[in-house]
Amino acid sequence: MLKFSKKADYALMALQHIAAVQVGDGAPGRVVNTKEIAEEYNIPLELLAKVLQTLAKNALIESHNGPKGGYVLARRARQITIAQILESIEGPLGITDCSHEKDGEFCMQREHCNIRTPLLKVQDSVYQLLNNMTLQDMMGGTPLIMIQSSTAQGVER
Amino acid sequence: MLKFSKKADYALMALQHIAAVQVGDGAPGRVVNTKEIAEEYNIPLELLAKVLQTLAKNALIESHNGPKGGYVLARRARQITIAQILESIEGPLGITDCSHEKDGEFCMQREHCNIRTPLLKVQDSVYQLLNNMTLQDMMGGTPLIMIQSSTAQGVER
DNA sequence: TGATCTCCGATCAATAAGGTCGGACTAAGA
DNA sequence: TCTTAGTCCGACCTTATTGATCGGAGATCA
Repeated sequence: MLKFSKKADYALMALQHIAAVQVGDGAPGRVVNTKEIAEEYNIPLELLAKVLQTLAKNALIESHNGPKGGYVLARRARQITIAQILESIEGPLGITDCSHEKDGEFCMQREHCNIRTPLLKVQDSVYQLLNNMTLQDMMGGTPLIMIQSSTAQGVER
Repeated sequence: MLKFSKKADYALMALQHIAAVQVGDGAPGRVVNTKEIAEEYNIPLELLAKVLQTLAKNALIESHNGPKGGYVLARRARQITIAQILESIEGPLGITDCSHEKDGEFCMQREHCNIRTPLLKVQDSVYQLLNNMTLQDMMGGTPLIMIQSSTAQGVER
């Protein structure tokens, strides 16, 4: 439940790897190819390729073709958020089906729906969480985020 | 992406409805049956039944059999958290596959995994969010939760 | 210019979710 | 007490999404 897809996991790993290589070398031009990442993390090569293609299409990384080709981060690591990565791979993220209703389509329960409003609030919170964390933050391993609730503290499981 | 399943949505609607009926009447003994909920929210009857069965098995609601039977909340609305509801329906919730590793099984990438630690932090935050919000909170429609981040404020999309 | 290495789009299989059906039980009413 | 109607309960099937794969097009370096 609420699990990321494999593709999303792979995307995060790959981006973290690319970012680490660039930062480590201090050379933004160093490209890293699909095979290198796939072998490092035991990811199916062709699937990872597809993931990277998608990321490139969404302008999170740049693709360099031909021999010695590969991928490079399109922006600085601190300018890429987790939310952006996930949205690139899986489309707009929303907890509920009715989050991104276009006119005409709406859920059968919309009229008497009693959970729409509170769920949208939860969704906003999750989105803030993911959009406030960047690729840069994932590198260091430092504590990042705190949550405060105005009600219902200390509910035992 | 990150979407709740239909079953989870139905569970939340049903529980909210049951809670509302009880609170509204002030009578904790008032039972509400599957059919009533299904018709109110246009939910497939048999599927909703299955959801309610699961909730009953997990002791979130009590089932009363026979004519005039139905379901009643097993506890007060403020003692039931969103996290508990979701876990009842979908099993333990975790963002990553490696969240609940039992000994022996582990993901192929575990050894060189570079995103495990930060993702577990995100997961904890989401869990806190869901576990700090109760069924009671969903009734009022009042603002509930705030998030603060220590880094990376104001990242534009 | 040739060959090799890369990215790219379309296609197929596996898993999980969504939905459905019939049976067993309980309790109220005659 | 017996009947009967209404309820919960468990197993089954269908559909949609995800995971994984294959062959082709483009570009670069020798």
